[in-house]
Amino acid sequence: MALLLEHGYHGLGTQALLEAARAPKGSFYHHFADKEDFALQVIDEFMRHVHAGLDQALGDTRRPPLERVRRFFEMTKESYKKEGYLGCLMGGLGQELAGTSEVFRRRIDRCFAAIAERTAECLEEARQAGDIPADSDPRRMASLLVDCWEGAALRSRLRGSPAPLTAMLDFYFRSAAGRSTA
Amino acid sequence: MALLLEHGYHGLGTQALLEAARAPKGSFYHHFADKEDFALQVIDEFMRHVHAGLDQALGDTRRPPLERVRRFFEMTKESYKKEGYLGCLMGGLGQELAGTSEVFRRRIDRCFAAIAERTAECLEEARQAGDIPADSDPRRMASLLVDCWEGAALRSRLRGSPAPLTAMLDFYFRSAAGRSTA
DNA sequence: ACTTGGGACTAGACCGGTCGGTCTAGTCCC
DNA sequence: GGGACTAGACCGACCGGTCTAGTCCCAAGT
Repeated sequence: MALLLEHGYHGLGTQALLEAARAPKGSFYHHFADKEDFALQVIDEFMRHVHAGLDQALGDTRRPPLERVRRFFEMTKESYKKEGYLGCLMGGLGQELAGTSEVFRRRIDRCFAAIAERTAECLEEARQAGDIPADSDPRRMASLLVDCWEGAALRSRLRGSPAPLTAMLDFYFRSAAGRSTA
Repeated sequence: MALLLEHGYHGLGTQALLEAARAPKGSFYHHFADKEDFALQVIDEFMRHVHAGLDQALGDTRRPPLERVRRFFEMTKESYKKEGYLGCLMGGLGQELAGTSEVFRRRIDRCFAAIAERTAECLEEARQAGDIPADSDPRRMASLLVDCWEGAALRSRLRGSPAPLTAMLDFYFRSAAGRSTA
């Protein structure tokens, strides 16, 4: 739900949520145990979207692996644009809730790890193909990419512009192709 | 105030705040117009600290400019450690409030821009000294560094570990020295 | 030197509103 | 007739913020 991204967890009241969904409270608490459960399920659905995007971008084996990785992030950038540059839901909830909720902290970290893991597989392909240095560490490179992406997404949100995302990807892929991170 | 970083803006209630400060409500609303004003002043104080850190790290002209930049971030990493890896206050508030408050959105973006600007000056020195390619764009490089740092800080917070910060800095400085971002 | 007036600040009772969540009644459909 | 679901009144707690009363301290007035 975009409301969660826009207002944040604490900033989104049940009333506003219900009004936007045009649903009464009874329905909400029939489907969700509580507000936390709701947010957790939103995260689940978000991650299903992300994995679908990864399938689409990374699974296109006609392209070279490095290009597939970049394409995933370019697609994500495109979806940010559609939402009006609100950044990433995981980044938003992660920052807001990591300090108070172990449940969210762990969950969101696992989400990032999952994205990085799939990216790492593709990077390993690139390494074997010789598109990145042989002594690169794909896991490390992938984690780094996801982390930096999140930072660029925050800045993109603050500025209402895709520029930080583009700059970050340009730098990363130019550097990755030429240097190792072992 | 660390409470703001830990709980977030909406997550930090006036009551909890007052108890922690051992101050009655009257005092609080004597010193601050409202909760927003309080947070804004916390940001101001935070930025004074940051600028002091920049003075200390970047002003040490005995070291080469690139090393000074890295030192600033290493120092920041050290302060994150002392706080128990809660990441960056600007990143936290930025993510939480950018969607609903133009005031905070603009303010926080300006803070990042200020840090990047001072970093850029030092990077320009590095460029002139030949420590980074002559066709590098220091402004772009600095903004990128700050953005990626914020992403690594979020991940560091989620994992309770400095590893993402270190990995990011290693990658950045290795790449910056060898390639251009013009 | 003592009084006294007033701003800075402390102190917390109090306010309406909204929060997340529960409950009961009713509807729909198999 | 009985579960799945809708519907919204209702709940106590807590929210951010106001208000009045009182304390402290220092400067001006005599």
